[in-house]
Amino acid sequence: MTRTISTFPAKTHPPLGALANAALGSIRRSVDTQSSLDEIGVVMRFERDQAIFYVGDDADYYYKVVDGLVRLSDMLADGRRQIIDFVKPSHYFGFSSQKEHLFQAEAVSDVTLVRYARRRVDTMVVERPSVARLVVDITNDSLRGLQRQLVLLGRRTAKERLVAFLLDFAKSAETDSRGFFQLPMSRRDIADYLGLTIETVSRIFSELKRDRDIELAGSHEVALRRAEELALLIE
Amino acid sequence: MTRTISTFPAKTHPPLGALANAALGSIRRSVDTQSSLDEIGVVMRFERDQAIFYVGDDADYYYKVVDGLVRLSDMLADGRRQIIDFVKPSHYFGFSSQKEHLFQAEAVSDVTLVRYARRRVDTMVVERPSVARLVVDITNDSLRGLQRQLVLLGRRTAKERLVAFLLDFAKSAETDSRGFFQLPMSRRDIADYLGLTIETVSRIFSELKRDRDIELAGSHEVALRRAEELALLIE
DNA sequence: CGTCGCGTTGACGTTGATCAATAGGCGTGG
DNA sequence: CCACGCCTATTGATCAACGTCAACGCGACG
Repeated sequence: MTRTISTFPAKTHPPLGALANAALGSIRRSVDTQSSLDEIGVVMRFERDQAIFYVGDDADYYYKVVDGLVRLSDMLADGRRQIIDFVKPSHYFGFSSQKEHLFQAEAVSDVTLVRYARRRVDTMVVERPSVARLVVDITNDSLRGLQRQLVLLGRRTAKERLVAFLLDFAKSAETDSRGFFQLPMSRRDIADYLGLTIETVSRIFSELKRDRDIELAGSHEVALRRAEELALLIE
Repeated sequence: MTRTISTFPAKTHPPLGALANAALGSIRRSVDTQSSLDEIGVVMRFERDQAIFYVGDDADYYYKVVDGLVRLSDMLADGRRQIIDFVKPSHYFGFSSQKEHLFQAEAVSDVTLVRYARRRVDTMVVERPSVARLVVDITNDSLRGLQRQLVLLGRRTAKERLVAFLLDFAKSAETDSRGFFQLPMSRRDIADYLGLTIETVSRIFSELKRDRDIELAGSHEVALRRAEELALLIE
């Protein structure tokens, strides 16, 4: 994969915060409340598979996903890849105390982000307790997610991992009238997120389909047909 | 394992901060600089295998390890355990935005801690930018560690995991004149940290010993004899 | 209509888990 | 001091889950 620098023509930048605020209507979680951070947010768009930043890039910006899905990943020297997280709308990423980013961020689907200049965030953290609180909460939120994922990778079977993954996405995805929701990422992305191979992921999809636990419509649309039973599997 | 409430006679509590400050001489990392947090720190001691808090306990206190080693762990319903982290001296744990702790903390060896009342920390975060900064850095530090561990569990072989673990401990441990350092935790702890079984951990120890990569003196003292070559294994 | 990328499926191999036996360290009590 | 028991660690034999390698299907796109 060759590294291309992402440049964005000015026209893709609506007025500060405008789009971000528009998108805030559908937001639920505590860290997602309208906050003064949005005053300094700049909206950006990235296309499917476009890199948002690379390992080693200066961590000069923090981000929030407004629409679409972002993957954060790390790669070993020999090419093995681990997806650290999929970042969903209204969630933040790229917050760091390091000078440089330690993982890569890419758009899984076409994505709309809000970008915050780190320098300005740092200033606000000092001047506004509410922003300090927000940044702490954002980071704690990530921490909690990673802890869950750590248990998943360390102690769960392939089937449990995929089921947990599907239930997690079902929770936040919009389900259509027939119960289907979108799974925008590839089988490779799923495998690299769950610490498996694409073949194993594919086989377990087939097994779940055979057992009538799920239905598939193409490879990117799923419907859970026995969410209760599936939930039992993972606790 | 039965749950015992930890009570501490008053005599085990030296004057506020005294011991904490004494122990700060040997500290290196950025988040470890002497900070105003220590003003509200209370020193506590826990014995080997004693619980510091359980899953579901109110997260009313945050902690810093002064001496000894702490393990943070989570357990699945069927008893599978994942150790989230080993917390070394001068590192913090238990920081959370949740009401309740989501994992358990126990003393691996006899441990000296500093405990900070969450309410007072929250107040200081609002009133002192430097404390807000510190708390953000502490959380980011944990985040960074978990990201590394996620790649380890998702994409590394058993041998790579154990080697990474040994190199990590070698870095922070005190090495004696013959090159040995202490590994205070049991094989079970190591296995549950690395997502393996005790048998696999034991076999890889034996393999490393056979290949003259390490020497063992008992099961809790190790010396790395080819740290360079071992480091190549994990990148 | 051919090619390409992605996903699925099958056959087989390997890593690490499981089950089982033994060894070693350590505290307790005689 | 030794004997015993207990707990932890090691080692061996076997097994199963998941990975690897390979073939094929299928839809998108030129």
